[in-house]
Amino acid sequence: MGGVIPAPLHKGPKMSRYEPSVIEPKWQQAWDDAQVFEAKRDPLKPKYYVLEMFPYPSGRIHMGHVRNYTMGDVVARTKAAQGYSVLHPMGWDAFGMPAENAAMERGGHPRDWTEGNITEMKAQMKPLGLSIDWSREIATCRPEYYGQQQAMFIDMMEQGLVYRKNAVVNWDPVDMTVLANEQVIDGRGWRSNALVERRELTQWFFKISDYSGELLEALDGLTHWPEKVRLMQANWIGKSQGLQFAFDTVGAPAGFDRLEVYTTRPDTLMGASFAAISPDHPLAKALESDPKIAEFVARCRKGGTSAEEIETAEKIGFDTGVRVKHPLNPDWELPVWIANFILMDYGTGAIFGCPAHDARDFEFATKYRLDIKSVFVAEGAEDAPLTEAFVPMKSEPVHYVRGFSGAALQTGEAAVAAAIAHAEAHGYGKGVTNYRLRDWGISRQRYWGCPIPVIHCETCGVVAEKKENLPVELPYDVTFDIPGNPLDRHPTWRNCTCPNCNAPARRETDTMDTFVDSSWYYARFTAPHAKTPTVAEDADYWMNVDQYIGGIEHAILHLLYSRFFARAMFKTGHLPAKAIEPFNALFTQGMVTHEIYKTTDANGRPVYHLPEDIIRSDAGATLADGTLVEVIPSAKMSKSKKNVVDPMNIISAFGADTARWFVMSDSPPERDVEWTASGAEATFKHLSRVWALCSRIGEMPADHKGEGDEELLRATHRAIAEVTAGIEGFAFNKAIAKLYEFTNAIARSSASTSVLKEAIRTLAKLMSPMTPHIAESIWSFQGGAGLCTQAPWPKADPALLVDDTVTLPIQINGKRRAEISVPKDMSAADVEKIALANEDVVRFLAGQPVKKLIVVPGRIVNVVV
RNA sequence: GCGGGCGUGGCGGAACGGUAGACGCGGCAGACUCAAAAUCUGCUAUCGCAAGGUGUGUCGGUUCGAGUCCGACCGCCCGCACCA
Repeated sequence: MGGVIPAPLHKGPKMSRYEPSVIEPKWQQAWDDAQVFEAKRDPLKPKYYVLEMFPYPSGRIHMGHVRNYTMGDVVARTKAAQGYSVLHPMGWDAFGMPAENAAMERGGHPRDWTEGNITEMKAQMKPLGLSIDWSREIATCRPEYYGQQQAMFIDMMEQGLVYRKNAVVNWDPVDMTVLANEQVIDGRGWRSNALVERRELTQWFFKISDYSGELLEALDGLTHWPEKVRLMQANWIGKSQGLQFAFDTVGAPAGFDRLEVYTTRPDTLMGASFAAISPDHPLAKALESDPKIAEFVARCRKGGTSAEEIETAEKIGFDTGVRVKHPLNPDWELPVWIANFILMDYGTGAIFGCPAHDARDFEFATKYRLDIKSVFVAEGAEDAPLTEAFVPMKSEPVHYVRGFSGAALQTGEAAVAAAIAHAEAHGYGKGVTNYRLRDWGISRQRYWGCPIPVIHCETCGVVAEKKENLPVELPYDVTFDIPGNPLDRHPTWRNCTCPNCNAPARRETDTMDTFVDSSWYYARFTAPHAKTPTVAEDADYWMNVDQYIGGIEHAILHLLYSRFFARAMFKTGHLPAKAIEPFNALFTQGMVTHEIYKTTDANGRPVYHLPEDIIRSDAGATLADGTLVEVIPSAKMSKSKKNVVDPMNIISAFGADTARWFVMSDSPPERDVEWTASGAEATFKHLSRVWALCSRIGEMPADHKGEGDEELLRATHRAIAEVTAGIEGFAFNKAIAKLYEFTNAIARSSASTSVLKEAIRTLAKLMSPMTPHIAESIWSFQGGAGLCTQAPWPKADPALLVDDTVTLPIQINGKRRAEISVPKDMSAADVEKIALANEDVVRFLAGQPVKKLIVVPGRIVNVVV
């Protein structure tokens, strides 16, 4: 590279060596001094709000953080240069169990542990040179934040969005807390990995189910969200339409004259052979005076909830002796069973069983020898005994042999509609829409969370705390020597007076799920230190988040809760209507991965090794003592597998710019990126080459006239267009590829000094979102005005983007055979002539007649023979 | 089981339906060195001396033209999962 730039006959100054450890702190100081990243409401500028999902303060940043925040930073810096007033804040998702676990394991206090971690992580993030407005920093564990959350909780209570109920909950026996359904993964606690048990407790809930339909429908408007995330949310909300109706019962306990059931296949009503209720159904409880039933129900409860167990779980049932009358024929009675596979919290917790057309019912009926009667058969088929449930697509027409409404030959869809119409016309049932989405249980029996601001009074019941008494602060004097919630056993905190009647009362000791904290932090960033949850003018100006960036693992929980919370905040007057969908665009980035290095100890157990302890050679990977190491392909960085790279090591070895550039290069941002030592080193070498190139151009005589000015100018503008498009399209890897090309073009050029200087200043500006520090050095060395960070983004001149002549490939029958160079606006007819006269074309045609000739202007010529 | 995604060199990956493999890594060769490192230059899908042929998981289809669109299959990944 660089052979053509005149050797220093020079006048200009030479640049010192590329030393990131020298220039990076220097430029960060310069940015701080100029307060360039402070977000200001500016009525004259369009605003742009970039947000990366805020981190949990574990104490150490990892490469995933570096990638996430660099992406956001590239967007933020580019938008700022393009003239937007940018909000790019950072905060801490600081409540949660690890702090309590640390307190239990090592002593100390969750608050001290958390605040210490925040200090440490912030110190690790600072050297990255992110364009963050740190004056807006928030931590969810600070009263300034959670006090406002409590105020909103009270507002939500008033609006009927909060309620309390007894519920069978997922109890994590290790963390001794309740988990939301969303926090149970394969029947295990998402954090503790312990098998979850079922318990009945009084819990606080948010009425997210009020918004099921809206949260589903509004997904269509989220056009800048990944399709995948929208689908996952739609599936999670799980809309279904069906019929709800009641059976009249025979021989049921008092108060159970009717049994409500829900079905999505009312067209199969004539195939009913039993009714079944959940073990948690009120009727089952009413029947528990029968010891056999009590015993059976207990047996159902015990069943594990792990994925394997559910999948292989045998369907078990118990015939209660109660019977129900078929709605279409009162003389036809069906037995009522309690069955372990009926869920209490979906539909009505009771079903009618149609074994012929439901796989579960079929299995159940086969086991307990219940009738299996087909309602419909495939077109043209006989009504023969079934060996498995016949469940065709609802869109497929089938022949109804036991239908009761609609045509004999109709699709399932049509039959369902006809059946619902029939039920409504005859008054025995109604069409109902059901959702899988349950209300959000937010009670946690933990200390390190936002206290639920209510008080239990013997005379007044459950009363909200007065707003002037907020925040309800967590007491500091707690201990963690025994499991459970220290708030429960706090000597004084629990005791308080009723805000209503001033009688002695008890404070609620449940705290909120940490997902509540992260459901509105994006709104708080618009006025992070206000005495109210939000401030209207600030929320109006800054909302919505224009670009949200984070991991796909939050596709359902966090994003769904946030969408709900924004609606709740609108309802309680804390957000404008436009903010009910708070994230205009969402980008889900991939993970940073690394190879895993494994050996085996004497007992055959795996031993993992850190990347820095591995020596790679042609022979493979070994330890320092020569032991051969097994190399396992890249996986998510994990401390237990020791395949971690500490960003701090990278920064001290190569600088922040290298780390930032590397995590953005090579891999498309939505995909995983593999961290390799050679890749990081190669990045550093590249940046050093850019530095050297800058130095060489600086040494050139200022008045040197060279050749190829026009060409370099065109390359410069092409780079502007392509890099800009890459960044704006979240194709950072392509933007970086174009920057490599542009760098090579400059290095090869022997243009005049002035054109070269302009080119390398442009290069610096285009690199600055990715590598802001080296960009500043180049910018100032080459005489750029002010800070590169504050310089406007260059605009490509369209006239310089098109070449005067274009190279057209010529295909014969779709195969490339020749190419011609023609003026870009040459007419198709002239192109045809030149193409057919081309000697290669003539040779390949060998006199065959041309059947067809396709000329795509500026693109290609295809000759068909 | 249901829903979704993805298969391109040794590797990460480019490619409005229009020259497949941009750019980077790695590798090879050369220059500079007494030598090495660093740096620079060139080459690097594959078969073939060449002309040329073959190539984007497999098989078909649409098209003047398919990595890209359609159908079937194979493989991998992700999400949900007894939701009536």
